[in-house]
Amino acid sequence: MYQIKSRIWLENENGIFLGEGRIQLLKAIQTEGSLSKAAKSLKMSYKKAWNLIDAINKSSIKPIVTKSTGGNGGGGTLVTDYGKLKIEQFDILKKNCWEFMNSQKDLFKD
Amino acid sequence: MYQIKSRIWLENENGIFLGEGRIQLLKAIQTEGSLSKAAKSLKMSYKKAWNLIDAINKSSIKPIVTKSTGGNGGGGTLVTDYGKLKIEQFDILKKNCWEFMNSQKDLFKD
DNA sequence: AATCGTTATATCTTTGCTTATATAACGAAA
DNA sequence: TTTCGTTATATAAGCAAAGATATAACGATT
Repeated sequence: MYQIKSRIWLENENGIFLGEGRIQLLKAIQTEGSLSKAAKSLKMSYKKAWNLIDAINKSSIKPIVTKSTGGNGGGGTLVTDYGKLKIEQFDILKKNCWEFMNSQKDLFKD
Repeated sequence: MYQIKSRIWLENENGIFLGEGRIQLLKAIQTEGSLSKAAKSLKMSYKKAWNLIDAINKSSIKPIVTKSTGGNGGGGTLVTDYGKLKIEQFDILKKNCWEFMNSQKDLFKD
């Protein structure tokens, strides 16, 4: 028997907005408080993480993260309320999608 | 407003079975009658096409294509009835999936 | 002023994927 | 037996994505 797998993401005219990798990175930023620590926790290069966040910002209507540089502790990156909302919405979509895929699996019973 | 995009595929314990690219290749084989012509029509290298078909065969329970080599015309590749069934099933899954994704788009209206 | 860890950015290297190329085996038909 | 276009396979070349490395700018705290 075959298993149905899927990958979902959001786009607009400015390119890809959110995907599963980006959501994972945003969640890591929420727990770590900085982009560099988040990248490290995911064993991702800082450059890749920075590029992802940059792409998110460029395709988003409203800010997803606020970044501060300098100061005691060096600064950090925080997820905005709008960003948190998008994370929640994406999680709901993913859950709904998983349930839908599960309902389709008997399509391939033969 | 964001657009929901997705990519679906089928797996079993032997690896990936069918995805959108493999379905496209199988359809090209149906119309062309050979793997090399199908690859050419999709502007895909023969090796890549061969690797895809090899992976399909290795993960499938029953043969998806029958290949003959030599003979007048050099041989060719044909999609089996089982393969045709899988193509139809995948198309139905894709259509259902598209409708489902469409039903989810107002999740991100804010 | 000095310190600190962060964001931001450029450049170089590397690695893995993809294509390109070449060659052998095949077997029905002429 | 020769010819043909295919499948099958190995190897080399090319290229684009990713990683590694280095460095500057920042600004609150001490």
